[in-house]
Amino acid sequence: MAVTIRDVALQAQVSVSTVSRALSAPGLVKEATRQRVLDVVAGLGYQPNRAARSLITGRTGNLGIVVPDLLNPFFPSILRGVQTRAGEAGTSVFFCDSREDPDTEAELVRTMAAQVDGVVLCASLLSDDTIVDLAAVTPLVLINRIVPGVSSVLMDSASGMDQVVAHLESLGHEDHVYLGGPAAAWSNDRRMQGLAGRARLLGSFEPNFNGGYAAAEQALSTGATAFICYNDLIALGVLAYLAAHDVKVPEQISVTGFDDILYATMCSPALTTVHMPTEAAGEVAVDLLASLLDGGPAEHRELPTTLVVRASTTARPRPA
Amino acid sequence: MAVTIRDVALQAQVSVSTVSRALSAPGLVKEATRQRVLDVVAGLGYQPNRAARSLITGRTGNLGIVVPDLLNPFFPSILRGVQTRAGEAGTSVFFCDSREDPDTEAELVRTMAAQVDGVVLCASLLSDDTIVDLAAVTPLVLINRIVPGVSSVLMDSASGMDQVVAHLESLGHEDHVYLGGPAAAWSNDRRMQGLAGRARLLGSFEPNFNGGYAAAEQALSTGATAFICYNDLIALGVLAYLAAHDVKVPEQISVTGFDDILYATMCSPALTTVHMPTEAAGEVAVDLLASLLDGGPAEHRELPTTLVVRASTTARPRPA
DNA sequence: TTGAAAGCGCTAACAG
DNA sequence: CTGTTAGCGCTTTCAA
Repeated sequence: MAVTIRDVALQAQVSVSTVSRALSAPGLVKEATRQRVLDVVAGLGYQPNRAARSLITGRTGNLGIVVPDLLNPFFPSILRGVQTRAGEAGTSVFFCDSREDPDTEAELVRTMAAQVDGVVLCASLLSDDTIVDLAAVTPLVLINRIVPGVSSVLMDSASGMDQVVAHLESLGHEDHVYLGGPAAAWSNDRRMQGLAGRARLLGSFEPNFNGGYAAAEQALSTGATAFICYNDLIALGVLAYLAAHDVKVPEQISVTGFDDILYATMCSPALTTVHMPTEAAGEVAVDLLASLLDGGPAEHRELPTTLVVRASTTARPRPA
Repeated sequence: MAVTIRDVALQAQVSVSTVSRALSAPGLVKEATRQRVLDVVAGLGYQPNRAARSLITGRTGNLGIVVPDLLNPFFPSILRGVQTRAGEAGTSVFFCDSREDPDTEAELVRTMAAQVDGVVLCASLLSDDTIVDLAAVTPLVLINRIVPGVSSVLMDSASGMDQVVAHLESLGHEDHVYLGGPAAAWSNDRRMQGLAGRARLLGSFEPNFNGGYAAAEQALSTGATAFICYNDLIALGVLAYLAAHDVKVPEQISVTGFDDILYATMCSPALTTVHMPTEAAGEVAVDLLASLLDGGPAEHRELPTTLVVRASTTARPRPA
């Protein structure tokens, strides 16, 4: 085994408790002693055993995050935010992918609960009740979901959607169609709130490229001049379908996405979309978790979203 | 605190050791007893305290993975493979993003070492020596990197590159240029091996969209009819540059990528690229780690890559 | 300001 | 097959 606190104590000529204090309660030790201990610690390369520490403190120093789909670029960037902030605090991060399955999601949170101090749950597909149950099992922070009594950070997609419509209207578009995401998705409701009835609603589609490809055909038959997509992945599918059918974007149809994933800048035409402050959301989630662990109350934070106008939208074509 | 092993023992009318055995060494307990214990466990919702367990076994039941860039879609899909296989074994996974920085990378591995049974290191930027040092600190499995004496799983990019060139040659192309990745990247060497001198080498570029955009201008000036890119992200940048400069792909220039990330199917033209079995690599890495933990020797696995022909390549244009 | 000692919850000998 | 016991490495009273 590695070097233990006893080795340090021995070599520093103090008791183990002094070593312990020197490390985790510096104020309780005479400065000179503390320095001596620290030197030995450095010399020996001593690292406290986290298992032993957490056995007694009841804290693990870890946190967990559950996302619905690691392959959706939206989530890795939240992960990155979480890791950044957690890392600053010496906290390590467990991740899990629920593969868009609510049961798996709940199960993962429960499993994680045993070995983390708290968990961040992204874009949860669970019912409010289940989430409340989970929040009783472990400190919980929601991202892009609001449940009364549970901490959460929201990227304000309602406002984002409002900006989209306003942008389109300013371009003269009068007939918009919304290519919706999963009916069960809370974010979908939220976006429809932002829409406020200013677009015709089109079914619910899988929130990925294929879903968008399928949606495009339907959307085209409506005769609308602007397609508002639930997310960038759907928009990308739409773009591909339209390109394949020689429909010019944005000349004939304006298309908007949502999320501003990396690829939104890479496709052509580059996508007009709503930027979501994903990394920031991850960081804020960690802060909220920390405050929860300090005994603070459940809190709610809202992060602003901003419309990013790129090349996929333009003025409404003159009616024939 | 939660329910402990003593609560279970008490209610099941057995000693704590029997409970312990019923859970982790079923063979050593009479079936009837075991069943009784299991019932109580279920009834009480008992979950063994992992800290206590690992304090004594020296095992954490966790594993770590370090990737250079979570935002590159290539890596989340490895993560997913890792999680899938680890999850089957009841192992949890820590992740870290080194942001393409070797020092951070080494530091992360060292930090993780304290709280995991082993770590998976993806596309490491570290020197062989450092990796060997790290492998002495914790069981280590490399993905897309070979270092003697250290376990590794390789997606055979040399062969993939060979297939790319063969494909291009079969289309009549005679003048290829390779838009290389970071000079320090081991994968880059590997791909050049596959190239076997059959393409002109062009500087080293950042392995992302911007890098590709920059590379395209240089590549264009060479007069080559086929651009072989280090990875898909670079290829995407190239595509964007060419589109912006009215160069038709594949009519005027054929472009190939590498990795087969999600976006490779979404862009237009869809990218001819080399498919990397990323999820499988993640799974195999976990297997290798498991065998290492069982005291097995360092092993090496090679996974085949396959060329995926899409729309970005076609026959060489007739010389003017 | 420091040390001694008592466990945290669990597993692993060692007996029986 | 099961129970008793001794810690794993650390923090934290309680005394000194």
